[in-house]
Amino acid sequence: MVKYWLMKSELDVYPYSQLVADGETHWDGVRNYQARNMMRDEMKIGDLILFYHSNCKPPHVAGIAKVCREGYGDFTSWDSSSKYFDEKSTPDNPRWFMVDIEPVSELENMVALDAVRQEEQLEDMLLIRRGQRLSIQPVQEHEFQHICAMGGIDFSQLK
DNA sequence: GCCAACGTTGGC
DNA sequence: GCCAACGTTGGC
Repeated sequence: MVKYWLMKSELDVYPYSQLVADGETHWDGVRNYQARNMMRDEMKIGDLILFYHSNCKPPHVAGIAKVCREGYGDFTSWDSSSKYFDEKSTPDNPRWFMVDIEPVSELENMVALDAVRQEEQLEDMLLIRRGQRLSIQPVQEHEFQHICAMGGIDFSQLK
């Protein structure tokens, strides 16, 4: 059963275009337990992702990605030269996890945060909930479909 | 640059 | 186990 997610990335740190250029990437550096648990336990190969650009004007969903490798230890956490280093994390007993993702399709039109707010069907999205800062969020199927439609993407072509 | 909302840390 | 202090996120 395919699940749906939203992942935030700062536009000037790792934009969707970079994911396209790279072909795939490992989602390292997440140091939040809720987000970790989703990557470790719930995100499965083939799950679809709304790739969201934060810290830009306007903040927006830029494209669709999918999980291409399931949760495994975030190797930056035991790399003492990494800014994500955590001495309590080891290869044998990783505290932090990541998944790999690959691009699926850029949105025809970006879907701005403000546009999401104006859609009655999207009013329950965590993204627009006050104070919600999680960098990885579960998304309902109908929400995912709705954003695809707004973005000019044919949802039925994605699978 | 500001600041609200959270999460984490650490003293007690 | 409480909670104050602090750090981070991220929209504005």
